[in-house]
Amino acid sequence: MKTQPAFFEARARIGVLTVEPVGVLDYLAPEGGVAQGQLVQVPLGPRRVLGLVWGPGLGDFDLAKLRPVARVLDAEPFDARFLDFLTRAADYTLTPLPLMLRMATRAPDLDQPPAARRVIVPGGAPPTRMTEARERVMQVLADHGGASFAPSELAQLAGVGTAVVKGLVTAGTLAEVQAPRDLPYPPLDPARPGKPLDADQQAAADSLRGAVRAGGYGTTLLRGVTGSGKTEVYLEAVAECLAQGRQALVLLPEIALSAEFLDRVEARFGARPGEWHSGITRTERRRLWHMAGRGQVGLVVGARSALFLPFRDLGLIVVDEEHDSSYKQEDVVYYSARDMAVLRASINGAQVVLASATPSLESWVNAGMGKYRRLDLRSRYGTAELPDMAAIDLRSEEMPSGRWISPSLAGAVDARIAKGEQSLLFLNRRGFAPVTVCRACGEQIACHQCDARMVEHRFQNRLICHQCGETRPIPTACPSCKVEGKLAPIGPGVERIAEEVAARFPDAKATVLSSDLFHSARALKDTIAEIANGDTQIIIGTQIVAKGHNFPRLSLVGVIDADLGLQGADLRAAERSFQLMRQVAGRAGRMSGTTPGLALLQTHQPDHSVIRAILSGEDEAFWNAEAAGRQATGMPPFGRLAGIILSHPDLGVVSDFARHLAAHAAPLERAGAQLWGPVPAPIARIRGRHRMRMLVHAPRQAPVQAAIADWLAPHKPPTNLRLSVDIDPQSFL
DNA sequence: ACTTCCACATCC
DNA sequence: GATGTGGAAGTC
Repeated sequence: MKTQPAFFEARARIGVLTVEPVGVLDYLAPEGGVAQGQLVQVPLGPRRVLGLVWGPGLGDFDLAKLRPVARVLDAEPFDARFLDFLTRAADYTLTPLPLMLRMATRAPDLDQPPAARRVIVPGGAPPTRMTEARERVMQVLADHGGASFAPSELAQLAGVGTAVVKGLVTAGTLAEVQAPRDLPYPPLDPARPGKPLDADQQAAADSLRGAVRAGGYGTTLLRGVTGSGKTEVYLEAVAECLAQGRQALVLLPEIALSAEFLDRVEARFGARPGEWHSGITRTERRRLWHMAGRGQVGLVVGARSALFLPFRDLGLIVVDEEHDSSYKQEDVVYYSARDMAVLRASINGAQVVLASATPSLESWVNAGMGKYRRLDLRSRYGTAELPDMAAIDLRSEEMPSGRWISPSLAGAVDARIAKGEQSLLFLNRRGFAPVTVCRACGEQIACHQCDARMVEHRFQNRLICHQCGETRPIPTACPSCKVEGKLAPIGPGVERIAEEVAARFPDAKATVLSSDLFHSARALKDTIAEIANGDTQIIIGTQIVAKGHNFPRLSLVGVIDADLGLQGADLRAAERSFQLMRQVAGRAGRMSGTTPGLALLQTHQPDHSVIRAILSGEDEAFWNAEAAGRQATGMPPFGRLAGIILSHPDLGVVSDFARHLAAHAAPLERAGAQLWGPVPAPIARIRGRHRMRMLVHAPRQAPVQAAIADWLAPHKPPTNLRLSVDIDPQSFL
């Protein structure tokens, strides 16, 4: 299958794709020649930019004006399959190729030669004059037998200052040597035994192993709730992939999850995998990027952007919690990591495993049509895979205004406190109150830059705009009518629930989990560990609690407002609500193997189809109904959508250009697509830019991307107008 | 006469 | 994306 990449002799005319939005430009090949797929530095005006040898030159530029490639970078060349992936991903998402190249080269210092770093190793001299601090340093080295650390790393691990390490070097007890910076990752051992699997899990694992062993492309939807051993099952597929000598990638929706996951990988394979997300150090990022290309990392665990690493031979991609909305990137480049995983695998002859307890409707339909294989895992506890679930009908509860925890829910919490178990109160709203209103004039405090209300965050004592992040102190007087002391917070956020908890359960220890209260993944992880082991009795959380963190003593989940996600015109409102409620409810665990967990949903509409589907546990019926509804209206996945978002500081400019585009939409109609809009976006202004939206709707098979490209190409947007195309949009804001 | 701002073209 | 240009508007 492998074809030799084209090679270009010195001074040959070659096409180089640059990372800047110019596209492919012609250059002269450097002395010694260069191969297709190699990363190079090329002169562009007064600068040097990163580029990729794309192929023969286009020949559309005066030969005499061509400049030679400045330098060939010391990095593994991209292979033809990766170039094919980048091209097709660009075509699919209507993204300019240079932006795709940028995503594939997101590692620091790519233009630097592989540098050495200083590391500390044991020195020759015998230990002299040992102090307590010196003992600790030596102990760390002994504990990590043979490992080498940067001086600062070692000092930090030992809890001493760098001076102590330096002192030991001077004494000759330790030595400082130069070591290559980018080291291969320790190999994972796929032959080590995994956790014992039950018959059901073993069958699924065998099936996945078989698919990986057979080679070639295929996608499997792996369904299994928390506790069904889904992770152990797909780690068997990873083991098979590693045994085949190919690389595996596991995508996770949230970085906070990965610490726990890395431990499980280490337990299974005896070493830690490569880790890729926004929180890793520059050194680690650089190392992993290079090792992926050289095939010297077997398994990478990462966020969606890991999909654009230049893997040498990728044989398996697992997308865990595949329905999670964080797989959809919606800035600069709009793409779905789940869909791009399938694309990359189909090009690479790799297997994809989409794992979830509550799959996206897209994947569920694809499995139903036979496009994906489907494997279902039963729970270890047999039929009772879900906690007991019930609705609390808020219409028949006594709820004074400003109170959000019903007497029934409070009673259930009391019962858990009495038993020494934990309760989780879930509300998908950050802050104290979503609205601040003036009781004198009715004014709602809004963001100056956005068409959005400021949210009170009492812990930080500020109002925050959730669109642009702007904050200001909480005013005492109304900014509009200047009346003092009449501002009132309306509606609940998690912080307000915390206040109510403090009043209602004065002796209980409560902890709030909300993304804005943690500045780092580490801080969040520490708090979660503290909840798991400490004396917290009530957890109050936003959807951050839904994502797989395990709280072993949690037996009750109370959903404060189950109706919250049901409103709104979003076509996926029902699906997302279902997934979120199910996932949150799943946090309520079985205590001591007997009593099932309990989930209580506070709602004003207990007969709503989504609420009933959540309570009944009849997933298939829910998906069938959802699918039927989408099919009847030609909505995804039975039809195609593309969002067109335009923004400009001046409303008139956006509106004029949007109407101009709409008036010239013949190319869309020729492709069988319809244009809806333009309309002001639901959030009509963000960061001072006015926003309008259009929606392209087309039958499933229509060539949407080509039609949109044809439609937009002749119309040059006015200066400063931003236009983005969102193929398969998830959000309509 | 000088700066500052911006719209716009260019980069091979 | 970064840079340099030229013209327009603002400053002293």
